[in-house]
Amino acid sequence: MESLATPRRAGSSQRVLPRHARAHNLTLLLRTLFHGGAMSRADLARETGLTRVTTSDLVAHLLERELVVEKGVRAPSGPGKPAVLVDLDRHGIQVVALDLAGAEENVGALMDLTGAVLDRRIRTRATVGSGDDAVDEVVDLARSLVDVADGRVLGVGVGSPGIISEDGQVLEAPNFGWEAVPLRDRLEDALGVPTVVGNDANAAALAEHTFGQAEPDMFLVRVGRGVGGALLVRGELVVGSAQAAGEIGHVQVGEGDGPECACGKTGCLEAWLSVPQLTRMLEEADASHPGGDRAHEQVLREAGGRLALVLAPIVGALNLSDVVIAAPHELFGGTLLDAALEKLRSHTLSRFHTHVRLRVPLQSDDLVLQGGLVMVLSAELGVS
Amino acid sequence: MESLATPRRAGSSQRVLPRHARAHNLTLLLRTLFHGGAMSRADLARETGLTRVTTSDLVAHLLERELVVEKGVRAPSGPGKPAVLVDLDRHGIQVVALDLAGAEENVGALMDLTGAVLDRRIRTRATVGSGDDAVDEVVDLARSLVDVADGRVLGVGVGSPGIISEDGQVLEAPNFGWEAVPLRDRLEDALGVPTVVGNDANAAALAEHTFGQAEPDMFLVRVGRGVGGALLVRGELVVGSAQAAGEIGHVQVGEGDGPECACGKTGCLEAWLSVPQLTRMLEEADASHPGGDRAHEQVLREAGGRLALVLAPIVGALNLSDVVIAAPHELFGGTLLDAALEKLRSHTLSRFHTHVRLRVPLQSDDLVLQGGLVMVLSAELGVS
DNA sequence: CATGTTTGTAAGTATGGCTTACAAAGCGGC
DNA sequence: GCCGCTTTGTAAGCCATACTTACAAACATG
Repeated sequence: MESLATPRRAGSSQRVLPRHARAHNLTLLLRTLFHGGAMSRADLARETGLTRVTTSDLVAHLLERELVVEKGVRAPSGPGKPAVLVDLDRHGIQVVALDLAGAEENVGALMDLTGAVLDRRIRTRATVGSGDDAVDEVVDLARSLVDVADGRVLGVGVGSPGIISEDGQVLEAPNFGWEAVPLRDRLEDALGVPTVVGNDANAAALAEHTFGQAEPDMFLVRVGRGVGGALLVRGELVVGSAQAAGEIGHVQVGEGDGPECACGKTGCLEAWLSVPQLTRMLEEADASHPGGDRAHEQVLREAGGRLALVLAPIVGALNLSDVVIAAPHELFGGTLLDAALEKLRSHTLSRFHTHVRLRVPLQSDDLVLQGGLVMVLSAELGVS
Repeated sequence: MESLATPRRAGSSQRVLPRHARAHNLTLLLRTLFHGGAMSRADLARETGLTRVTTSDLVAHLLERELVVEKGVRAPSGPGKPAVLVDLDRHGIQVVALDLAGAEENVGALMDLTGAVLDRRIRTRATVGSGDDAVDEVVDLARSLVDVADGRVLGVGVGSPGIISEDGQVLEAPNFGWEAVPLRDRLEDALGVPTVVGNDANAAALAEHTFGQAEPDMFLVRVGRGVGGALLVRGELVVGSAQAAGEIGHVQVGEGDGPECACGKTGCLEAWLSVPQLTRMLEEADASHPGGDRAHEQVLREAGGRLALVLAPIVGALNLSDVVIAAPHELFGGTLLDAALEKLRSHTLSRFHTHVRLRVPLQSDDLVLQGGLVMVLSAELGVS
């Protein structure tokens, strides 16, 4: 199906024809429904500013494409002809989302437009397969989910670690041994379904933006084996000059003292914060001071402080009001968060930055999958 | 004149009518001419993808509005009817730009579209006038320049210190005693000319983007009495959650040790870097080690290092490839820059950030004025 | 039950870019 | 010199799209 959304390579200097305007207005309706829920054509007209006549025409188009369904009349509450509700086909349209960021397994899910997981499959990765085998594993996982769908599969959305170009090539993903792998094209060719591939942290940020309570300007820090991040400005991802925006794991903190990092430098944020590293330091503290919580707390406070040192200039430069830490809540949700927030506030304190929110979502396991969904919605429907 | 550019309050969820498409295509032509220089209607058609017929029609519209002029036929170089060149009226259309960021004076200029300064006026500010008197001084300066124009004045663009809302209110500018002053409306009402007001650092960044060699993603640090900044992502200003993006002067560096800052904290970037502060520290170093360059150098290296510590996370998070320091070249251009660049590179070094450019333009005096021009061009013509 | 209100659609209009066609003005080969 | 060829720019008519106007359907209320 022809995509309704803006073209993939959006040249900002592009002529606008009547059909583009129409496509824009169609996605406007979809967006309005997506956020506003089921409503009548007349409601849509009021919301969008289009006339009832035009709205009817556009809705007819969307009905024909089976993106939108009629949901019967609304219980009449006043005078006038009762309204017929229309809505996105929230359950009939489905999306396959993949999360390739797990330490040892690929996770896939079949989701509907609400983000509900209809089916979930976890595939342990074959040890040290070549890059090509790894691609095949991903394709197989996606295919099994596409096959099980009982609705229309709108697309496949993949959150992958590594640096990913705008056309869905994985430029670098060391843990897969991938280099310039055209993952999107491989999936599209194999499955015949529109596919989007994005960085896992970026996917998580999009998910938090669409399904969470994120502000339109937000920085998300993802902590797992490594430390990554993603940046949203006005609800849109910042990609950076080398598609590597958000990659703050190997920024040195402060003067660069601190633990050695796998990358060869010392005092990288990742060397302070990554889950393996942090766990190790906590174990050491517990071992050297058995029973005493002080050393344990101290490690967490130190890590939080280091995180804040890196975040402070970012928060200041972007005047952010929202920072999300997508990390294991049991490690990051308590002392570490408190210490980081305290230091972040004091470091950026001025009459401008009245309020910075820093939070660790209780549950961030499905963020990347939801991000895959959001990427597909955005690419295929212009909704997000 | 009705503006061709996108409306001031650009609701992203807005219906698109045929007339909007036309406005877009008109600005597309203007942009193409602005960057491509004089060319024929047929050239324009090829560049934009519009048909020759449509291009002719649009150009006729622009000629009627006197935004574009015919510049005679091009010397025929091959077969075919010789082309008639059209171009923006680069000298006939003029803009008044104001720079209110000077320590003791307001600077104004009458400029043409090329950025050439046709007339420049400097007004020393009356000492400690009330906020209202300060506005009157600004209005008078602008009026004197509008009056002297021999072409059409397209608009007035003002770069002012402080926090400025998108509708041109100066929310805060302590040194003028301004608080929520509707500077744009005051100027528009007094002069009857479309006016844009923006933060001075933002203006400088726009100027560097349009007239300099800036990448589309860029951070600009402005150092004078204070330290400010501005951020461009994909060529567009980031405004931030409280219109205060770029304001990194009062971010504490590292652990927050260091000189006391006027704001009450210690170790703010401004306390390390501002011109008065830096000059003072250099004088102290020179006094305590007369004739010895080492202490002098050390102060500069230290300041550069501190700057790099703040920039590193920003460069990493945004994957920037370009950072501009708009500051006195004699202070910042040598040792300080070298030290900062060295530290910035080592701190962000990874396989992603292959190349960060950090530079101090030799001449940054007129950046804010040029930024005023760019703001007007962007607001009135959609060009930048 | 008459009246008023709201929804949704039908018919015709206005806008804007497109296609097709052509005149104007130059070059080059004979 | 002249005939074809190329390129530019415009004229005439076409098509897509949103608009205005008008109206039927279906309900509530006095």
